[in-house]
Amino acid sequence: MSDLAAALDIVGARWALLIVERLLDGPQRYGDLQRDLGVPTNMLATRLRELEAAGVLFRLPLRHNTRAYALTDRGLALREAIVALGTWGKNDA
Amino acid sequence: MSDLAAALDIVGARWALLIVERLLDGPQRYGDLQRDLGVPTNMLATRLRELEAAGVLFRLPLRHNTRAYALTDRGLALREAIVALGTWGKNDA
DNA sequence: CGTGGCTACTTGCATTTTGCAAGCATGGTC
DNA sequence: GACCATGCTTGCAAAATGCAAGTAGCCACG
Repeated sequence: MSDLAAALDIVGARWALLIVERLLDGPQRYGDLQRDLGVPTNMLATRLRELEAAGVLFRLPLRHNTRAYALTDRGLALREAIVALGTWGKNDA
Repeated sequence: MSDLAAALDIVGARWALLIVERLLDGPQRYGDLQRDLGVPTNMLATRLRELEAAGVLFRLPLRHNTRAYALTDRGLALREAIVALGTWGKNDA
């Protein structure tokens, strides 16, 4: 399995990279991600579980029954790839 | 729609980036892609059609009833993003 | 203490995407 | 003109995704 295939195995699923991109701006709560991205709630829950299991992000407990999701170092390391893809997507001429 | 979402709309589908990565090494024929990637034949045909429509690659007629698939400039511009993702995927420690 | 509201999910089911296997078309070879 | 390689298409099963509704924990307020 190539390196690219290994990467896509983790962040290649739908919504995964968009979630990580959103978290590059700092920790976000579940509802924030849902509203900002327009992702279905069951998909969001699934992806957050998978990305946590893959060591890309972790749950950060806040007060009450709320928590935030934040990137690990491994998650932050995706910034370069995300920026590169975003730059490519910008030039759709 | 963010730039990243626009990019993923084109190359976010399963197998798409792997196909492009393979073509970074130069034009490839259908059967080569199929064997190298292990992608189901109907998916390969679908993706090649989509990527051609998106201006990422084009069909290059060879002799007989064979053709090759090659990247356009827009397709080649994905190299940076693919390398970045591959580098990330390599460090799965 | 109990009702109501907010947040973070889970669950059930329809729709879409993906995958497997088999078949078809075209062109060349002998 | 029988045979083979290449490049697909087609039919159907399995899996992923999406929508809508429901559940669970916590706290504020009366």
